[in-house]
Amino acid sequence: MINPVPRVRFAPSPTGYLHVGGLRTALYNYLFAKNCGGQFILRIEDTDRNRYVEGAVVKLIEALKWVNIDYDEGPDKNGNYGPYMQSERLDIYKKYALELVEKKHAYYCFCTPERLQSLKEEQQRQKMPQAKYDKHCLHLTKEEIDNNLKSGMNYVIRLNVTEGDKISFQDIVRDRVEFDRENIDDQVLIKSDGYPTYHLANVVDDHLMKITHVIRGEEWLSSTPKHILLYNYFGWEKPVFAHLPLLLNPDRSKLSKRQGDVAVEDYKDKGYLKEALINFVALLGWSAGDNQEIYCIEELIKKFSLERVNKSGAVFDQDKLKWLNEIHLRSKPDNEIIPIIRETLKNNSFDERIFSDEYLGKIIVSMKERVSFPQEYVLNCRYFYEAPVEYDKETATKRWKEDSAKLMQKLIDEIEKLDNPEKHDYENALATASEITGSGKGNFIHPLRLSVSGTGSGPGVYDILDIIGKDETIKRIKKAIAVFS
RNA sequence: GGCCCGUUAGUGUAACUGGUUAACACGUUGCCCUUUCACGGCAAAGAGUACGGGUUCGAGUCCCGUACGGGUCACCA
Repeated sequence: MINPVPRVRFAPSPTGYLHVGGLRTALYNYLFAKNCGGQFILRIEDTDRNRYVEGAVVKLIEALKWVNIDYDEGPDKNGNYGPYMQSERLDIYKKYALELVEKKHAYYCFCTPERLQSLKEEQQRQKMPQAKYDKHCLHLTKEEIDNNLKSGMNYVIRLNVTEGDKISFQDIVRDRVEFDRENIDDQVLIKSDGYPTYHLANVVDDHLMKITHVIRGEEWLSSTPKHILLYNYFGWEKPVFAHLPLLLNPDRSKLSKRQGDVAVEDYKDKGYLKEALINFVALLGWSAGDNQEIYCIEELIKKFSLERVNKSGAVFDQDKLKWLNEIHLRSKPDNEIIPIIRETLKNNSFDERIFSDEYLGKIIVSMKERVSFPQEYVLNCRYFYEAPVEYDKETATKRWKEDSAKLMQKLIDEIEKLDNPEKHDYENALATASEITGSGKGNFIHPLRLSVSGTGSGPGVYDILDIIGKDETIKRIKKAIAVFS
């Protein structure tokens, strides 16, 4: 082992949002680090200038902050191995690339994009199994190279893959993986704009930053032999690799935007809790081996191990995520839910200031088992915030009968007698009205619910009455009588 | 197409170094609770472990082949 303290890293390229697959990778890195008392580093792989997105790094960091995946070192958190933005490390990559050129493990290439293009087409025409660079520039003389360089020709630096033994490595999740060298292309290491490619940058940085375990998505598996070669050529000790299975769409293709939301921001906006998202994503490709499904982050840290990570891709199942959201939402204390309710009220043009915390607290109690998302504390029970503006048609025809108006009037009479009523007082009032009229309770309960809520479902009627209060109850029943007569 | 990886109910997973009717959760369906809805409780349907061979007294677990799926083959990460 290079270093007694494990160091891992999450190395996303800044695309403008955090992909849930990236979240899972970040999470596993984080869990692994925390589990073994190691360090977790955030490194930004921004070496593609064509893909530069304004503000992308900030959004990425915000997303990680939101889910509470905290890193020990990163762009905005100084460590001893910075800078943590690859675009700020150009000199370093150049230096190491030249070292490789010096050792003949890399070489200058002056081929034009046009030649590369026609080479590729030619190879395809000949039905070669795989298009590969033909090492044309490997055979340039020292003079030719110097002249080209001096005349300011565009160039790249390529990895010189020589013939030899198979390249194999141990992967924690996949065990031993083997590649033939003839299938490995002379990968560009330094691009003509002076920026490194991923392959060079990630190897150099992982070495310099003393990364011990490379935990990343399976899409990197086939370029790992190039990285192995680089470690060998530099004479550096290799990190341990762990390639995580992919996250998939319901049709088992790689999780993509077309088939649903992929950005953690999307899930946040929809009302998913970070606890639920983390819990869910942790279980996509990993399990502790017991039957536990509900986890908090501390338990995940305690139980996580790379050895128990699965090999096969996992479908991102929205139904299960929703279920987990319900579970985590129910265990959230009121003081965390109330601000969200107020926010939702504001967004739905209610004046949230007229509702006390105590009032909202009562709504939470009555709705807790009936919501999947926090905003449903408003959207699924607007009747707690305003009198029903319309009545559910189906419920009305089913529940408002011939004699309902008469019975409701009788109920009003009973409720009016109440002084500072509590929940059971309403219940008694209804029972009395039922007794006097000789009509069953159901003939009261259902039209009553319709009157006060406009719907046929929701919390118990007496709970609703207790929350909206006596005066509002009477007012709403009167209105319903008027509407349905 | 080449290379690499994978394959246990619809979905996510379990099944220690091969050992009884393949387990749990989500989802689905039904019943109970509740004069509503939901929660909760109970139950059911749903895979014989992609398929085919082998090894073995015995295989989801080991070996081989086939099929299917995915990833990757850039001066993108």
